[in-house]
Amino acid sequence: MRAESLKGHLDALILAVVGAGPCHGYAIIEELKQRSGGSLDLPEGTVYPALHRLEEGGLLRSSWSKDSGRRRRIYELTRRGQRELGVRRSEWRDFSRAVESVLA
Amino acid sequence: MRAESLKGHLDALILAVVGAGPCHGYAIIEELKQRSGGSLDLPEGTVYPALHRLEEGGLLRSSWSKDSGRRRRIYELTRRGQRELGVRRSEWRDFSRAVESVLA
DNA sequence: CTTGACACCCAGCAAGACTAGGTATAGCCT
DNA sequence: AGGCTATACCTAGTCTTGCTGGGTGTCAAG
Repeated sequence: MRAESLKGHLDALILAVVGAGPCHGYAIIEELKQRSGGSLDLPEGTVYPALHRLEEGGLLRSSWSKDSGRRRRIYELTRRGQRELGVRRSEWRDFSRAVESVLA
Repeated sequence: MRAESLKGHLDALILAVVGAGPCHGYAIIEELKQRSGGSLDLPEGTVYPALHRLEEGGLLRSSWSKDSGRRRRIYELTRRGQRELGVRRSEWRDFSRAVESVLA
C-alpha cells in the first residue's frame, strides 16, 4: 500500500472503528489490519498522533484504564465525532465514485 | 471535496486521462472535471507540477504543439507510464476495498 | 480595449503520514 | 535469571504532496 494513499482518509477510518465501540490505540491498529484483510497495517507513528489530533478537535474523548497492570487510553466518539463520521463516510463515497469514474 | 482526499491518487488520475489519448495540461483538468461530474475540479497549481513530476519520473513524455498560435504541451504515456497506470489502478482497487471494508 | 477563456509556469506554504527512535509491563522460553 | 516477543504508549523531525497566489502570454467577444 502506497504511503500517501491514506492521506485525508485516516480520520474516517479511525472514527469508524471507534464508532463501533470504545477502543484503545493499539487495538484500533489491530482492528484496521483485521478488517482490511491485512492491507491496512498502519504504523503506530501514524495512528497515535491522529488520535491526539482527533481528540484535540473534539471528535474523540479518552480516559485511562488500568486493566491487569497495563495502562490503556480508551477512546470513544463524542457527539460531534458521531456526526463527523457520517460526513466522512459520505465524503468517501463521493470521492470514491469520482476516482472510479476517471479510472474506469 | 476535502483537499487532502486526493493525496496519493492524483498521479493515477492523470495517468488514466493521458492513457485514453495524448492530451495537454489544461485539457486534462477539464477532462477530470467532466468525467467526475464536477467534483474533481483541480487547480492548475496542482496539475502542472504533477505533470512535470511524472515526466521527470519517466512516466510521461511531452512535446510542444502550436495549434492556431496557442502553444500547448502535449503529454503521452511512456511504456513505463502504461505499466505504472496498471499498477496504480490495481492499487486503487485494493485501497478502495480496504477502506470500504472498514467504513461499512 | 477590456474582459474572459485558454494555456502555461513557479516559489513558498501547509498538512499529513511515516521514520526512528524512546519508555514500560507481561508472558514465554531456555 | 536473562532474553525475547507482544502489548501499549509517546514524539521530534522528515518527506511528500497538493494548494495558494502570484506571474506570462494568446485569442475571441462585447
